[in-house]
Amino acid sequence: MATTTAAARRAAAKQEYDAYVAQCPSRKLLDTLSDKWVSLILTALAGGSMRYSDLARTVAGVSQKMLTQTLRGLERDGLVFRTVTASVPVRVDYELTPLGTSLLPLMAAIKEWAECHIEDVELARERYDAGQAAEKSA
Amino acid sequence: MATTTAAARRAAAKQEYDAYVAQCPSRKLLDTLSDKWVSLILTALAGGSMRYSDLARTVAGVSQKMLTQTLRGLERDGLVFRTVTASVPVRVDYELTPLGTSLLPLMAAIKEWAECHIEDVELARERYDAGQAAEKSA
DNA sequence: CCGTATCCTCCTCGATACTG
DNA sequence: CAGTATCGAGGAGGATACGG
Repeated sequence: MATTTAAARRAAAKQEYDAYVAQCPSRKLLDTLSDKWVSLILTALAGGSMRYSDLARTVAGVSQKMLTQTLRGLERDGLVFRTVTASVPVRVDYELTPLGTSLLPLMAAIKEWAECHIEDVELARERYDAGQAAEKSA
Repeated sequence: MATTTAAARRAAAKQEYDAYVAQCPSRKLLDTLSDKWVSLILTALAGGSMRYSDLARTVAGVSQKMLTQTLRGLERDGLVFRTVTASVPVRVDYELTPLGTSLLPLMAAIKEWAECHIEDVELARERYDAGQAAEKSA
């Protein structure tokens, strides 16, 4: 169609400046790193290799599906290494690769920050909510 | 009902060991920090306060809804500060609070890591995919 | 200019069941 | 033990339109 719709114009504009951020591969990588399970799994592997079932226990609340799915992604991205031992009950171990190890301290820092500052955040929330309530009654 | 269903038993078990991770407030905070927009918005504010429209332009690809929603969350959590200037066209500025500033370097580090190691990751992916293809034909 | 409100669509994620 | 396959509910998130 010749008529330039608003949607088409927006799409065209997107192609341009998304090169800066949205389409950049590093942006997609950042998105995957910003997965709730990734940080937990990587930090769980800080102490060395772990079996699948160990991970499932450590990262409590993760479903089998998400654990497998996330691990596959991390393996594919070269962050974790997977070893299959073909014993009678199969044994599978996961451990950080050098690349994964280089990311570990950053992830651990975020996790630690969350643990250290959760109280500050909760305090801020109370103040914010109180402010909202006050505005409402005003 | 008196019959203990599998689902009920699982729910009860969850209550127990989720206290360690899943129910911990810091876990929820970690989840919000693991939002794709949070890291981008926080790092965008590294250089000082920015207007709403500036943020929208810098963090390309973010919808109005998500930008506002994320900013509200960050404000509530005490990570960013919001200033409204009641001029004729309203002007709203956002800037990092001290708390947000303390988190900034960690977020910036993750973003930088993604930018620096995206090539390693893509190489790992190629190798992984090649391996998968080889397995399939075997 | 800076939002809020509504609708509507994916698509993530959990539950369940089944293989090697 | 360590997955894979399938299905279905739910929420995240984009498009659009409107308000202050």
